[in-house]
Amino acid sequence: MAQTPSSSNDNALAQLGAQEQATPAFSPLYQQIKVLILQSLQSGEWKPGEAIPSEIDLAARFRVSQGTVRKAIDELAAENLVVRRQGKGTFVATHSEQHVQYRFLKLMPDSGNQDTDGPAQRSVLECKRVRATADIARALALRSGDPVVQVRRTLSFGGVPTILEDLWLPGNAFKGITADQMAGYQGPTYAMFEVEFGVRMVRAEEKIRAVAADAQQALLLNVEHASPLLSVERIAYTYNDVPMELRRGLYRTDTHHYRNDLS
Amino acid sequence: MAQTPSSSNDNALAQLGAQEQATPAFSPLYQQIKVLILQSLQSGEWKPGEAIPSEIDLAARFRVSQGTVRKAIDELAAENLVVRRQGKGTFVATHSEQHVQYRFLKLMPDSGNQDTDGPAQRSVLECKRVRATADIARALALRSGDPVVQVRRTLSFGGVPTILEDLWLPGNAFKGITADQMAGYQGPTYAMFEVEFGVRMVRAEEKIRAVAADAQQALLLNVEHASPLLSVERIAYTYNDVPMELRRGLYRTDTHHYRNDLS
DNA sequence: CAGTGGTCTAGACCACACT
DNA sequence: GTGTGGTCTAGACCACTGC
Repeated sequence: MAQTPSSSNDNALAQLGAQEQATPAFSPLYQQIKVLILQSLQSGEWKPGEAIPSEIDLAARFRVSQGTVRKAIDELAAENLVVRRQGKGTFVATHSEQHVQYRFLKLMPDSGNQDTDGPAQRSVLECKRVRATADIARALALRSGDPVVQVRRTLSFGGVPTILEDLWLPGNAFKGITADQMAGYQGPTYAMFEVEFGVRMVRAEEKIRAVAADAQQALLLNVEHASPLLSVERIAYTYNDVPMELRRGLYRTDTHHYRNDLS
Repeated sequence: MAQTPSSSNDNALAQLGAQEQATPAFSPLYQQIKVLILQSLQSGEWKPGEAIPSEIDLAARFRVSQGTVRKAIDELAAENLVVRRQGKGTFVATHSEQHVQYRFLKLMPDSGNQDTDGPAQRSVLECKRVRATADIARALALRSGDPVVQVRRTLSFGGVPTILEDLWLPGNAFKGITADQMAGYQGPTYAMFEVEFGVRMVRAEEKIRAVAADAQQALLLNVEHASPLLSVERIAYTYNDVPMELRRGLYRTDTHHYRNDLS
Protein backbone atom coordinates (compact mmCIF):
# COMPACT_ATOMS: atom_id res chain seq x y z
CA MET A 1 0.00 0.00 0.00
CA ALA A 2 0.84 3.62 -0.20
CA GLN A 3 2.98 3.32 -3.28
CA THR A 4 1.92 6.80 -4.30
CA PRO A 5 2.72 8.96 -1.31
CA SER A 6 1.03 11.98 -2.81
CA SER A 7 -2.33 10.30 -3.19
CA SER A 8 -4.63 9.72 -0.26
CA ASN A 9 -4.13 6.45 1.55
CA ASP A 10 -6.45 4.18 3.48
CA ASN A 11 -4.38 4.80 6.57
CA ALA A 12 -4.16 7.69 8.99
CA LEU A 13 -1.83 9.63 6.76
CA ALA A 14 -3.71 11.00 3.81
CA GLN A 15 -2.12 14.37 3.26
CA LEU A 16 -1.53 16.68 6.15
CA GLY A 17 -3.47 19.89 5.78
CA ALA A 18 -1.98 22.19 3.19
CA GLN A 19 0.40 24.49 4.98
CA GLU A 20 0.98 27.99 3.73
CA GLN A 21 3.23 26.76 0.94
CA ALA A 22 3.16 27.74 -2.67
CA THR A 23 4.07 24.19 -3.72
CA PRO A 24 1.36 21.52 -3.62
CA ALA A 25 2.74 20.58 -0.19
CA PHE A 26 3.82 17.14 -1.28
CA SER A 27 5.93 15.14 1.10
CA PRO A 28 7.16 11.57 1.06
CA LEU A 29 5.58 9.01 3.33
CA TYR A 30 8.49 8.84 5.75
CA GLN A 31 8.28 12.59 6.27
CA GLN A 32 4.63 12.28 7.17
CA ILE A 33 5.49 9.50 9.60
CA LYS A 34 8.18 11.71 11.05
CA VAL A 35 5.63 14.46 11.66
CA LEU A 36 3.31 12.01 13.38
CA ILE A 37 6.06 10.76 15.67
CA LEU A 38 7.04 14.35 16.34
CA GLN A 39 3.48 15.13 17.41
CA SER A 40 3.56 12.25 19.86
CA LEU A 41 6.82 13.58 21.24
CA GLN A 42 5.37 17.05 21.68
CA SER A 43 2.14 15.81 23.21
CA GLY A 44 4.13 13.99 25.84
CA GLU A 45 2.87 10.55 24.81
CA TRP A 46 6.47 9.43 25.35
CA LYS A 47 8.47 11.38 27.92
CA PRO A 48 12.18 12.24 27.90
CA GLY A 49 14.24 9.18 28.75
CA GLU A 50 11.44 6.73 27.93
CA ALA A 51 11.50 4.27 25.07
CA ILE A 52 9.24 4.86 22.12
CA PRO A 53 7.49 1.85 20.52
CA SER A 54 9.64 -0.48 18.44
CA GLU A 55 9.97 0.06 14.74
CA ILE A 56 7.76 -2.93 14.09
CA ASP A 57 5.04 -1.58 16.37
CA LEU A 58 5.18 1.85 14.78
CA ALA A 59 5.09 0.31 11.33
CA ALA A 60 1.93 -1.57 12.28
CA ARG A 61 0.39 1.49 13.88
CA PHE A 62 0.97 3.67 10.83
CA ARG A 63 0.38 0.87 8.32
CA VAL A 64 3.69 1.29 6.55
CA SER A 65 6.78 -0.87 6.21
CA GLN A 66 9.47 -1.01 8.86
CA GLY A 67 11.90 0.60 6.44
CA THR A 68 9.76 3.69 6.16
CA VAL A 69 9.52 4.05 9.92
CA ARG A 70 13.25 3.50 10.11
CA LYS A 71 13.98 6.38 7.78
CA ALA A 72 11.71 8.68 9.78
CA ILE A 73 13.43 7.72 13.03
CA ASP A 74 16.84 8.08 11.39
CA GLU A 75 16.11 11.73 10.76
CA LEU A 76 14.81 12.29 14.27
CA ALA A 77 17.97 10.69 15.61
CA ALA A 78 20.10 12.91 13.37
CA GLU A 79 18.36 15.92 14.92
CA ASN A 80 19.07 14.62 18.41
CA LEU A 81 15.40 14.36 19.25
CA VAL A 82 15.68 10.64 19.82
CA VAL A 83 18.48 8.22 20.63
CA ARG A 84 18.81 4.74 19.18
CA ARG A 85 20.32 1.92 21.21
CA GLN A 86 20.89 -1.34 19.42
CA GLY A 87 19.23 -4.25 21.13
CA LYS A 88 17.33 -2.02 23.53
CA GLY A 89 15.14 0.38 21.64
CA THR A 90 14.75 4.01 20.68
CA PHE A 91 14.52 6.58 23.46
CA VAL A 92 13.33 10.14 23.74
CA ALA A 93 16.41 12.31 24.10
CA THR A 94 16.90 14.11 27.39
CA HIS A 95 19.32 16.61 28.84
CA SER A 96 19.46 14.50 32.00
CA GLU A 97 21.35 11.31 31.37
CA GLN A 98 22.49 12.17 27.88
CA HIS A 99 26.06 11.06 28.43
CA VAL A 100 27.19 14.35 26.98
CA GLN A 101 25.67 16.68 29.53
CA TYR A 102 25.71 20.41 28.85
CA ARG A 103 25.17 19.67 25.19
CA PHE A 104 24.69 23.34 24.34
CA LEU A 105 27.62 24.66 26.37
CA LYS A 106 30.57 25.00 24.01
CA LEU A 107 32.96 26.50 26.52
CA MET A 108 35.90 24.18 27.13
CA PRO A 109 38.90 24.41 29.43
CA ASP A 110 42.04 25.24 27.49
CA SER A 111 43.90 22.23 28.84
CA GLY A 112 42.52 18.95 29.96
CA ASN A 113 39.94 16.80 28.34
CA GLN A 114 36.34 17.84 27.70
CA ASP A 115 34.52 19.38 30.62
CA THR A 116 36.39 17.36 33.17
CA ASP A 117 36.77 20.33 35.39
CA GLY A 118 33.62 18.82 36.81
CA PRO A 119 30.16 20.29 36.89
CA ALA A 120 29.89 24.03 37.24
CA GLN A 121 29.05 25.57 40.59
CA ARG A 122 25.92 27.62 40.13
CA SER A 123 25.19 30.78 42.03
CA VAL A 124 21.81 32.38 41.47
CA LEU A 125 21.95 36.10 42.06
CA GLU A 126 18.41 36.96 41.13
CA CYS A 127 15.17 35.35 40.05
CA LYS A 128 12.23 37.67 39.53
CA ARG A 129 9.10 38.17 37.51
CA VAL A 130 9.27 41.11 35.14
CA ARG A 131 7.55 42.42 32.04
CA ALA A 132 9.09 41.77 28.65
CA THR A 133 10.83 44.66 26.99
CA ALA A 134 10.48 45.02 23.25
CA ASP A 135 13.65 43.13 22.35
CA ILE A 136 13.03 40.32 24.81
CA ALA A 137 9.46 39.97 23.62
CA ARG A 138 10.67 39.72 20.05
CA ALA A 139 13.19 37.01 20.89
CA LEU A 140 10.60 34.94 22.76
CA ALA A 141 7.76 35.58 20.32
CA LEU A 142 5.76 37.38 23.02
CA ARG A 143 4.22 40.83 23.24
CA SER A 144 5.90 43.71 25.01
CA GLY A 145 4.77 43.73 28.62
CA ASP A 146 4.01 40.01 28.78
CA PRO A 147 5.20 38.38 31.99
CA VAL A 148 8.62 36.77 31.89
CA VAL A 149 10.95 35.36 34.50
CA GLN A 150 14.41 36.86 34.65
CA VAL A 151 17.26 34.96 36.24
CA ARG A 152 20.78 36.18 36.81
CA ARG A 153 23.45 33.72 37.81
CA THR A 154 27.12 32.88 37.66
CA LEU A 155 28.81 29.60 36.84
CA SER A 156 32.20 28.83 38.34
CA PHE A 157 34.72 26.16 37.46
CA GLY A 158 37.11 25.12 40.18
CA GLY A 159 36.00 28.09 42.22
CA VAL A 160 36.74 30.58 39.45
CA PRO A 161 33.69 32.54 38.28
CA THR A 162 33.70 32.07 34.53
CA ILE A 163 30.21 32.72 33.24
CA LEU A 164 27.77 35.48 34.11
CA GLU A 165 24.43 35.12 32.45
CA ASP A 166 20.89 36.43 32.39
CA LEU A 167 18.02 34.16 31.40
CA TRP A 168 14.56 35.19 30.33
CA LEU A 169 11.79 32.59 30.33
CA PRO A 170 8.15 32.94 29.24
CA GLY A 171 6.15 33.51 32.42
CA ASN A 172 3.31 31.21 31.43
CA ALA A 173 5.40 28.11 30.86
CA PHE A 174 7.61 28.67 33.89
CA LYS A 175 5.03 29.72 36.47
CA GLY A 176 6.29 29.46 40.00
CA ILE A 177 9.95 28.93 39.24
CA THR A 178 12.16 29.90 42.18
CA ALA A 179 15.79 30.77 42.78
CA ASP A 180 16.08 27.62 44.90
CA GLN A 181 14.93 25.51 41.99
CA MET A 182 17.45 27.15 39.70
CA ALA A 183 20.28 26.68 42.18
CA GLY A 184 19.42 23.40 43.89
CA TYR A 185 18.80 21.05 41.01
CA GLN A 186 21.51 18.50 40.41
CA GLY A 187 22.49 18.44 36.74
CA PRO A 188 21.93 20.70 33.78
CA THR A 189 19.39 23.47 34.01
CA TYR A 190 17.74 22.18 30.85
CA ALA A 191 17.23 18.82 32.59
CA MET A 192 15.44 20.66 35.40
CA PHE A 193 13.23 22.37 32.83
CA GLU A 194 12.22 18.95 31.51
CA VAL A 195 11.44 17.50 34.91
CA GLU A 196 9.80 20.49 36.56
CA PHE A 197 8.12 22.25 33.67
CA GLY A 198 7.88 19.71 30.88
CA VAL A 199 9.86 21.97 28.60
CA ARG A 200 12.42 20.23 26.43
CA MET A 201 14.96 22.33 24.50
CA VAL A 202 15.82 20.75 21.19
CA ARG A 203 17.96 23.33 19.43
CA ALA A 204 19.40 26.81 19.88
CA GLU A 205 20.93 29.70 17.99
CA GLU A 206 23.82 31.73 19.32
CA LYS A 207 25.19 35.14 18.36
CA ILE A 208 28.69 35.74 19.63
CA ARG A 209 30.56 38.98 20.11
CA ALA A 210 33.56 40.35 21.95
CA VAL A 211 32.71 43.04 24.49
CA ALA A 212 34.40 44.93 27.31
CA ALA A 213 33.37 44.24 30.90
CA ASP A 214 31.56 47.08 32.64
CA ALA A 215 32.14 47.77 36.31
CA GLN A 216 29.46 45.47 37.65
CA GLN A 217 30.33 42.62 35.28
CA ALA A 218 34.00 42.94 36.13
CA LEU A 219 33.17 42.68 39.81
CA LEU A 220 31.00 39.60 39.43
CA LEU A 221 33.49 37.79 37.20
CA ASN A 222 36.49 38.92 39.20
CA VAL A 223 38.30 40.51 36.25
CA GLU A 224 39.69 43.96 35.50
CA HIS A 225 37.32 46.65 34.36
CA ALA A 226 37.04 46.70 30.56
CA SER A 227 38.48 43.21 30.22
CA PRO A 228 37.45 41.55 26.97
CA LEU A 229 34.65 39.03 27.45
CA LEU A 230 32.82 36.73 25.10
CA SER A 231 29.20 37.78 24.75
CA VAL A 232 26.94 34.85 23.87
CA GLU A 233 23.30 35.50 23.14
CA ARG A 234 21.30 32.32 22.85
CA ILE A 235 17.72 31.63 21.89
CA ALA A 236 16.70 28.08 22.76
CA TYR A 237 13.74 26.38 21.11
CA THR A 238 11.40 23.52 21.98
CA TYR A 239 9.63 21.43 19.40
CA ASN A 240 8.18 23.27 16.43
CA ASP A 241 10.69 26.11 16.64
CA VAL A 242 8.90 27.71 19.57
CA PRO A 243 11.41 29.90 21.46
CA MET A 244 11.39 29.19 25.20
CA GLU A 245 14.49 30.89 26.52
CA LEU A 246 16.61 33.92 25.83
CA ARG A 247 20.01 33.83 27.44
CA ARG A 248 22.70 36.49 27.45
CA GLY A 249 25.99 35.20 28.76
CA LEU A 250 29.39 36.67 29.34
CA TYR A 251 32.23 34.16 29.25
CA ARG A 252 35.73 34.64 30.55
CA THR A 253 38.09 33.25 27.95
CA ASP A 254 41.40 33.48 29.74
CA THR A 255 41.36 29.84 30.80
CA HIS A 256 38.55 28.56 28.61
CA HIS A 257 37.58 28.87 24.97
CA TYR A 258 34.45 28.48 22.89
CA ARG A 259 34.85 25.45 20.67
CA ASN A 260 33.11 25.00 17.37
CA ASP A 261 33.37 22.28 14.76
CA LEU A 262 32.71 23.23 11.16
CA SER A 263 31.84 20.85 8.41
CA MET B 1 26.48 -12.28 -1.92
CA ALA B 2 28.12 -10.67 0.99
CA GLN B 3 25.40 -11.50 3.44
CA THR B 4 28.01 -11.85 6.14
CA PRO B 5 29.90 -8.59 5.97
CA SER B 6 32.48 -9.76 8.48
CA SER B 7 33.54 -12.77 6.42
CA SER B 8 35.77 -12.44 3.40
CA ASN B 9 33.99 -11.88 0.12
CA ASP B 10 34.77 -12.72 -3.47
CA ASN B 11 34.85 -9.05 -4.29
CA ALA B 12 37.39 -6.34 -3.73
CA LEU B 13 36.28 -5.77 -0.19
CA ALA B 14 37.40 -8.65 2.00
CA GLN B 15 38.30 -6.94 5.20
CA LEU B 16 40.41 -3.83 5.17
CA GLY B 17 43.67 -4.40 6.99
CA ALA B 18 43.22 -4.58 10.73
CA GLN B 19 43.74 -1.07 12.03
CA GLU B 20 45.20 -0.51 15.44
CA GLN B 21 41.91 -1.27 17.13
CA ALA B 22 41.34 -3.55 20.07
CA THR B 23 38.02 -4.68 18.59
CA PRO B 24 38.09 -7.22 15.76
CA ALA B 25 37.83 -4.24 13.39
CA PHE B 26 34.48 -5.30 12.05
CA SER B 27 32.64 -2.86 9.86
CA PRO B 28 29.48 -3.16 7.82
CA LEU B 29 29.67 -3.43 4.07
CA TYR B 30 28.44 0.09 3.42
CA GLN B 31 31.21 1.48 5.60
CA GLN B 32 33.78 -0.39 3.57
CA ILE B 33 32.24 0.99 0.39
CA LYS B 34 32.35 4.44 1.92
CA VAL B 35 36.07 4.06 2.56
CA LEU B 36 36.64 2.96 -1.03
CA ILE B 37 34.75 5.94 -2.41
CA LEU B 38 36.65 8.17 -0.02
CA GLN B 39 39.93 6.83 -1.39
CA SER B 40 38.85 7.67 -4.91
CA LEU B 41 37.98 11.18 -3.77
CA GLN B 42 41.37 11.63 -2.12
CA SER B 43 43.27 10.20 -5.05
CA GLY B 44 41.62 12.73 -7.32
CA GLU B 45 39.90 10.11 -9.48
CA TRP B 46 36.93 12.48 -9.37
CA LYS B 47 37.71 16.16 -8.97
CA PRO B 48 35.75 18.85 -7.10
CA GLY B 49 32.65 19.81 -9.05
CA GLU B 50 32.68 16.66 -11.16
CA ALA B 51 30.05 13.94 -11.01
CA ILE B 52 30.97 10.61 -9.50
CA PRO B 53 29.64 7.43 -11.15
CA SER B 54 25.97 6.67 -10.71
CA GLU B 55 24.81 4.49 -7.85
CA ILE B 56 24.14 1.67 -10.27
CA ASP B 57 27.65 1.89 -11.72
CA LEU B 58 29.23 1.95 -8.29
CA ALA B 59 27.09 -0.97 -7.18
CA ALA B 60 28.33 -2.97 -10.17
CA ARG B 61 31.90 -1.91 -9.59
CA PHE B 62 31.90 -2.97 -5.96
CA ARG B 63 29.60 -5.96 -6.49
CA VAL B 64 27.04 -4.87 -3.94
CA SER B 65 23.43 -3.76 -4.17
CA GLN B 66 22.43 -0.22 -5.01
CA GLY B 67 21.00 0.21 -1.53
CA THR B 68 24.36 -0.42 0.05
CA VAL B 69 26.07 2.12 -2.18
CA ARG B 70 23.24 4.51 -1.40
CA LYS B 71 23.84 4.29 2.31
CA ALA B 72 27.55 4.91 1.84
CA ILE B 73 26.88 7.97 -0.30
CA ASP B 74 24.25 9.18 2.16
CA GLU B 75 26.91 9.41 4.84
CA LEU B 76 29.34 11.17 2.54
CA ALA B 77 26.63 13.66 1.66
CA ALA B 78 25.86 14.21 5.36
CA GLU B 79 29.53 15.09 5.84
CA ASN B 80 29.39 17.56 2.95
CA LEU B 81 32.00 15.65 0.98
CA VAL B 82 29.59 15.06 -1.84
CA VAL B 83 26.38 16.70 -3.07
CA ARG B 84 23.40 14.81 -4.42
CA ARG B 85 21.22 16.32 -7.13
CA GLN B 86 18.09 14.45 -8.05
CA GLY B 87 17.91 13.65 -11.71
CA LYS B 88 21.47 14.75 -12.35
CA GLY B 89 23.87 12.76 -10.26
CA THR B 90 26.18 12.96 -7.29
CA PHE B 91 28.97 15.53 -7.37
CA VAL B 92 32.19 16.07 -5.49
CA ALA B 93 31.63 19.01 -3.16
CA THR B 94 33.58 22.17 -3.89
CA HIS B 95 34.06 25.54 -2.28
CA SER B 96 33.67 27.14 -5.70
CA GLU B 97 30.09 26.92 -6.86
CA GLN B 98 28.72 25.56 -3.63
CA HIS B 99 25.77 27.90 -3.48
CA VAL B 100 26.69 28.68 0.07
CA GLN B 101 30.09 30.20 -0.49
CA TYR B 102 32.26 30.93 2.52
CA ARG B 103 30.88 27.83 4.17
CA PHE B 104 33.30 28.09 7.08
CA LEU B 105 32.87 31.82 7.69
CA LYS B 106 30.31 32.23 10.45
CA LEU B 107 30.55 36.01 10.69
CA MET B 108 27.26 37.62 9.72
CA PRO B 109 26.19 41.24 9.44
CA ASP B 110 23.94 42.23 12.35
CA SER B 111 21.20 43.45 10.05
CA GLY B 112 20.38 42.26 6.59
CA ASN B 113 20.16 38.75 5.32
CA GLN B 114 23.06 36.30 5.19
CA ASP B 115 26.26 37.61 3.73
CA THR B 116 24.55 39.98 1.37
CA ASP B 117 27.01 42.67 2.12
CA GLY B 118 28.62 41.13 -0.91
CA PRO B 119 31.93 39.35 -1.15
CA ALA B 120 34.69 40.58 1.12
CA GLN B 121 37.41 42.83 -0.25
CA ARG B 122 40.70 41.10 0.38
CA SER B 123 43.91 42.93 1.09
CA VAL B 124 47.03 40.82 1.38
CA LEU B 125 49.60 42.49 3.62
CA GLU B 126 52.20 39.80 3.59
CA CYS B 127 52.98 36.41 2.07
CA LYS B 128 56.28 34.85 2.98
CA ARG B 129 58.02 31.56 3.52
CA VAL B 130 59.03 30.96 7.13
CA ARG B 131 59.96 28.11 9.42
CA ALA B 132 57.33 26.58 11.67
CA THR B 133 57.49 27.48 15.32
CA ALA B 134 56.67 24.78 17.84
CA ASP B 135 52.98 25.66 18.21
CA ILE B 136 52.43 26.07 14.48
CA ALA B 137 54.18 22.80 13.78
CA ARG B 138 51.97 21.06 16.31
CA ALA B 139 48.79 22.46 14.78
CA LEU B 140 49.83 21.40 11.26
CA ALA B 141 51.32 18.03 12.29
CA LEU B 142 54.76 19.14 11.10
CA ARG B 143 58.13 19.38 12.81
CA SER B 144 59.48 22.60 14.24
CA GLY B 145 61.49 24.33 11.56
CA ASP B 146 59.64 22.78 8.65
CA PRO B 147 58.88 25.26 5.87
CA VAL B 148 55.50 26.94 6.02
CA VAL B 149 53.90 29.83 4.16
CA GLN B 150 52.60 32.67 6.28
CA VAL B 151 49.99 35.04 4.93
CA ARG B 152 48.62 38.12 6.62
CA ARG B 153 45.57 39.80 5.20
CA THR B 154 42.49 41.84 5.99
CA LEU B 155 38.92 41.35 4.83
CA SER B 156 36.64 44.35 4.50
CA PHE B 157 32.90 44.59 4.10
CA GLY B 158 31.56 47.70 2.46
CA GLY B 159 34.96 49.30 2.81
CA VAL B 160 35.12 48.66 6.57
CA PRO B 161 38.05 46.48 7.61
CA THR B 162 36.45 43.74 9.69
CA ILE B 163 38.78 40.76 9.76
CA LEU B 164 42.52 40.64 10.26
CA GLU B 165 43.99 37.20 9.93
CA ASP B 166 47.18 35.22 9.65
CA LEU B 167 47.30 31.97 7.74
CA TRP B 168 49.93 29.26 7.95
CA LEU B 169 50.10 26.64 5.21
CA PRO B 170 52.39 23.62 4.89
CA GLY B 171 55.21 24.67 2.59
CA ASN B 172 55.28 21.41 0.65
CA ALA B 173 51.65 21.41 -0.40
CA PHE B 174 51.57 25.12 -1.20
CA LYS B 175 54.89 25.55 -3.01
CA GLY B 176 55.09 28.71 -5.02
CA ILE B 177 52.01 30.43 -3.63
CA THR B 178 52.17 34.20 -4.10
CA ALA B 179 50.49 37.26 -2.64
CA ASP B 180 48.97 37.94 -6.06
CA GLN B 181 47.37 34.52 -6.05
CA MET B 182 45.95 35.11 -2.59
CA ALA B 183 44.59 38.52 -3.53
CA GLY B 184 43.62 38.10 -7.15
CA TYR B 185 41.50 34.98 -7.15
CA GLN B 186 37.79 35.55 -7.61
CA GLY B 187 35.84 33.66 -4.96
CA PRO B 188 36.68 31.95 -1.71
CA THR B 189 40.29 31.30 -0.83
CA TYR B 190 39.47 27.65 -0.26
CA ALA B 191 38.22 27.46 -3.84
CA MET B 192 41.58 28.79 -4.99
CA PHE B 193 43.32 26.13 -2.93
CA GLU B 194 41.31 23.48 -4.79
CA VAL B 195 42.06 24.86 -8.23
CA GLU B 196 45.68 25.86 -7.78
CA PHE B 197 46.97 23.31 -5.30
CA GLY B 198 44.51 20.44 -5.35
CA VAL B 199 43.88 20.88 -1.65
CA ARG B 200 40.27 20.51 -0.57
CA MET B 201 39.25 21.51 2.95
CA VAL B 202 36.51 19.29 4.28
CA ARG B 203 36.14 20.31 7.91
CA ALA B 204 37.61 22.63 10.51
CA GLU B 205 37.81 23.25 14.23
CA GLU B 206 37.65 26.69 15.78
CA LYS B 207 38.62 27.99 19.20
CA ILE B 208 37.10 31.35 20.01
CA ARG B 209 38.12 33.92 22.57
CA ALA B 210 37.63 37.58 23.38
CA VAL B 211 40.83 39.61 23.32
CA ALA B 212 41.90 43.24 23.39
CA ALA B 213 43.37 44.81 20.27
CA ASP B 214 47.04 45.70 20.49
CA ALA B 215 48.39 48.84 18.84
CA GLN B 216 49.13 47.27 15.46
CA GLN B 217 45.88 45.32 15.31
CA ALA B 218 43.91 48.43 16.25
CA LEU B 219 45.55 50.32 13.45
CA LEU B 220 44.88 47.69 10.83
CA LEU B 221 41.26 47.23 11.86
CA ASN B 222 40.64 50.92 12.39
CA VAL B 223 39.48 50.57 15.98
CA GLU B 224 40.54 52.05 19.30
CA HIS B 225 43.49 50.55 21.08
CA ALA B 226 42.38 47.75 23.45
CA SER B 227 39.02 47.38 21.75
CA PRO B 228 37.52 43.95 22.34
CA LEU B 229 37.93 41.65 19.33
CA LEU B 230 36.85 38.12 18.62
CA SER B 231 39.86 35.83 18.32
CA VAL B 232 39.15 32.86 16.08
CA GLU B 233 41.78 30.15 15.75
CA ARG B 234 40.94 27.66 13.05
CA ILE B 235 42.57 24.44 11.97
CA ALA B 236 41.24 23.26 8.62
CA TYR B 237 41.54 19.64 7.51
CA THR B 238 41.55 17.80 4.19
CA TYR B 239 40.53 14.20 3.78
CA ASN B 240 41.70 11.79 6.46
CA ASP B 241 41.92 14.48 9.13
CA VAL B 242 45.15 15.85 7.73
CA PRO B 243 45.55 19.46 8.89
CA MET B 244 46.38 21.79 6.00
CA GLU B 245 45.86 25.27 7.40
CA LEU B 246 46.17 27.14 10.64
CA ARG B 247 44.37 30.45 10.72
CA ARG B 248 44.31 33.04 13.46
CA GLY B 249 41.69 35.68 12.87
CA LEU B 250 40.57 38.79 14.70
CA TYR B 251 36.99 39.79 13.99
CA ARG B 252 35.39 43.13 14.69
CA THR B 253 31.99 42.45 16.21
CA ASP B 254 30.53 45.93 16.36
CA THR B 255 28.56 45.50 13.15
CA HIS B 256 28.84 41.74 12.71
CA HIS B 257 28.46 38.69 14.92
CA TYR B 258 29.60 35.10 14.90
CA ARG B 259 26.59 32.90 14.38
CA ASN B 260 26.30 29.34 15.56
CA ASP B 261 23.45 26.86 15.45
CA LEU B 262 23.31 24.25 18.18
CA SER B 263 21.40 21.02 18.02
C1' DC C 1 15.77 -17.55 24.32
C1' DA C 2 12.95 -13.51 22.30
C1' DG C 3 13.01 -8.72 21.15
C1' DT C 4 15.32 -4.74 19.50
C1' DG C 5 17.85 -2.02 16.21
C1' DG C 6 21.27 -2.68 12.12
C1' DT C 7 22.55 -4.46 7.55
C1' DC C 8 21.77 -6.20 2.96
C1' DT C 9 19.20 -7.44 -0.92
C1' DA C 10 15.99 -7.19 -5.05
C1' DG C 11 12.52 -5.14 -7.32
C1' DA C 12 9.04 -1.67 -8.27
C1' DC C 13 7.76 2.82 -8.99
C1' DC C 14 8.14 8.16 -8.50
C1' DA C 15 10.29 12.81 -9.30
C1' DC C 16 13.45 15.34 -11.78
C1' DA C 17 16.69 16.83 -15.57
C1' DC C 18 18.29 16.61 -19.96
C1' DT C 19 17.98 15.80 -24.79
C1' DG D 1 12.54 8.70 -23.67
C1' DT D 2 16.51 7.73 -20.93
C1' DG D 3 19.11 8.11 -16.94
C1' DT D 4 19.67 9.95 -12.45
C1' DG D 5 18.68 10.07 -7.53
C1' DG D 6 14.50 9.28 -4.17
C1' DT D 7 10.90 6.43 -2.06
C1' DC D 8 8.70 2.21 -0.57
C1' DT D 9 8.26 -2.53 0.18
C1' DA D 10 9.17 -7.39 1.84
C1' DG D 11 12.04 -10.58 3.49
C1' DA D 12 16.32 -12.44 5.26
C1' DC D 13 19.87 -12.37 8.34
C1' DC D 14 23.30 -10.15 11.84
C1' DA D 15 24.56 -7.93 16.35
C1' DC D 16 23.37 -6.57 20.73
C1' DT D 17 20.62 -6.65 25.16
C1' DG D 18 18.48 -8.78 28.79
C1' DC D 19 15.65 -12.44 30.57
